[in-house]
Amino acid sequence: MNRARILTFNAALPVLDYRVPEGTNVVPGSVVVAPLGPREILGIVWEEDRLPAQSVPDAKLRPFREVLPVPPLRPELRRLIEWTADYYCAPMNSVARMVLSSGGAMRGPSTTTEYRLSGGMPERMTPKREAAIAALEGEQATIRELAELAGVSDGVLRGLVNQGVLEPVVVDIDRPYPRAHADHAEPILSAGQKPVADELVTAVEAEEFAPILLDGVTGSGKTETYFEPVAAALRKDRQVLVLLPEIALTENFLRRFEDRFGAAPIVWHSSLKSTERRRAWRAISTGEAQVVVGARSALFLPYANLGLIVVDEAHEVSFKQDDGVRYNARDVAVMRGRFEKIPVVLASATPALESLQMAESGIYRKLDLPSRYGGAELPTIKLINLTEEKPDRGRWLAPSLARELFVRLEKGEQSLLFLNRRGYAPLTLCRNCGHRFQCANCSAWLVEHRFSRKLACHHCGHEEPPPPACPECGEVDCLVPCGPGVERIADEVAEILPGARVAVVTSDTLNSPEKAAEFVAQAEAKAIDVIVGTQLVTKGFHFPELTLVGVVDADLGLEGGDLRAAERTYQQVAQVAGRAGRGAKPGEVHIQTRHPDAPVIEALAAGDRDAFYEAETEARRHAGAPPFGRWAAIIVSSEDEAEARDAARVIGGTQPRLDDIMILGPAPAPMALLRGRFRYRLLINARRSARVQDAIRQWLDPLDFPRGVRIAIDIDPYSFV
DNA sequence: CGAGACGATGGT
DNA sequence: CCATCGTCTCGA
Repeated sequence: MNRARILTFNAALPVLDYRVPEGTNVVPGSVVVAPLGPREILGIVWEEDRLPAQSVPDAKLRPFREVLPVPPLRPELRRLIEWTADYYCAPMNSVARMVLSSGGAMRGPSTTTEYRLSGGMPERMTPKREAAIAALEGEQATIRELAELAGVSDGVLRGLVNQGVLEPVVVDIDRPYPRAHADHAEPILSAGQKPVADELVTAVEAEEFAPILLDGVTGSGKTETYFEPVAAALRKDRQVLVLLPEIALTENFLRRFEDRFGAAPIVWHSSLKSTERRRAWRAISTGEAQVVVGARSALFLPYANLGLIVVDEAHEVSFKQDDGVRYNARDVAVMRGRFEKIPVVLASATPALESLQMAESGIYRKLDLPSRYGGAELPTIKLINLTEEKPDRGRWLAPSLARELFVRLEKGEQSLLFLNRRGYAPLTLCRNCGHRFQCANCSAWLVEHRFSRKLACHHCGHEEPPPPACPECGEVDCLVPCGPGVERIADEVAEILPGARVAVVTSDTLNSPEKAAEFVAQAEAKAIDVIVGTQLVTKGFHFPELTLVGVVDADLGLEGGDLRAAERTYQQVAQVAGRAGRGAKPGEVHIQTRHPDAPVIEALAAGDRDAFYEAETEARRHAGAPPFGRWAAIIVSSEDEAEARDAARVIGGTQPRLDDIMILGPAPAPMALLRGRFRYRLLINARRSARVQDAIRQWLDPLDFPRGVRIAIDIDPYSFV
């Protein structure tokens, strides 16, 4: 009798054995549909000896229904799934699920029907219909997605279909993508770029695992340089994956890619429409897709023939996933490269200390792009000591920074103010009784957003209108904003520079590729004088007329218990500083700080990268922090406070005593309440050689918890909330 | 995970 | 007496 061991996609399900139906051919990696009780589930056939045996008698086995007509997952990808699950202490099902993230991408017909407005009007107009028609202008998607978009039920839309207001469009899932051509446009590389590009091309041609750190200062032309190995992969007809941290902001990247290769790459991110997703997934799995540009989730797609992975802005914290499987896409990318036997390029102007250390110890090769492209110079940096030069009351910009802004405006040049805080004010309180507005679901203050007239929680998404009176004491018109957010800085700029055109750039205002494109177009057309933005503006923008960057609060990132705080501050400020003076005119950066002699700030002021990395390396070595030691966190949460506390105590009480692993806690997590769940945390600090994951598994596996308790394990955590 | 079974609760 | 809801169990 022919058995098949099947890995399902539901974390709570064990490995299941099925009978292979007569006349069916399966291999490890085949995607199958199998009956489970009264329903059907998807699963992947796995090597029997790589999954725990379940000893179910032959007689009990049911045959699975069918093998889906998609290429079986390749062994390289199966090994990656196993490695990821093992390293991050995550269920293999959850990892495998990311591979088939397209839902039913592999099922169903090769065409779907989408709908769009025909321009006609219904016989009878109702408020719902009117709203739907207004909301769906220019959209084309399935009924279900349109209903979601318009905020109406699909019944309303079906009515409109019957009236001919929405017309059907048949979409071919398997229609080909435009082809990219390696030699579409000849690149013009500088003397600094050429040898680096050549080395990268050689690495692609070698078809060997090769982790490479591409270390280039901001504006040195990293993108053009790594386009050459991309071209080399195209010539060999192999696929390329480019991982970007912020997929909403790829406008600039896509344009440059199309200029170079004559066609846009395939974009992959979490908010693709179902048809786009299916189309991309299929093209990727058959090998038709040439170049995929995506957020971290693109890493687990079933590429047929991968030849190169590039992780751009590889230092970015957003490559670390913070829920579900808590993997770091930068590190998993390197592992994927190892299994696929291909080069992996980590590109950054401010590499993570971990990556630099890997280069230092000879595990990664390091390639440098030391100078800016086209002879542009790095900006000069000045510190503003806020303890000496105080902004006026209710203001946040020092007079000297305000003066600089004024000078740029007079000269018709652009300025950028960076503050990593969305909204108007991070805290609102009642002048009368001191009541502070806190989120009901999280241990966080509600942030006032003036443009959208809301108090919002940045952790759970809860929003409420600002009340006319204090809910505590009933006093009216008594709410005072405390501290600055970008919106407040924008107001201040408008006050000190009447007539200046100010743009606020945050994830609230730039939440779609269209809006991002519009902003870039306006900035390039010089329709904006001052940009006020969060960390979004530190990434990738290239505005030649931008000559002044002001860092409103360089100390912000240093607060809180984040063990990488100094590094992150350095990276953010260095990256935002890199936006200045990218054209012919030199740039200037003014950094406001209350700690001018903190080592990070001093290194930034001196423009001395090496000094910063050396000091930080020593600090990390001393603290046993990565890359010299390892951290892990166990987060226990429940909607019931006592239940969470008890579970955390049980874990704390059974902790192993090991001489290379130190366990701290349990203690209430810094965000003791998040999305309605009470959270306790244990922190684990271990020597680099310690088998932390094994220790955690042996520790937690025998324990049993009430059903409401969730245990999350975070290996190499970034966020310490 | 998700369907179905079972048992407790509550309103008429 | 039945409808509704929450909790538990099972699946190969």
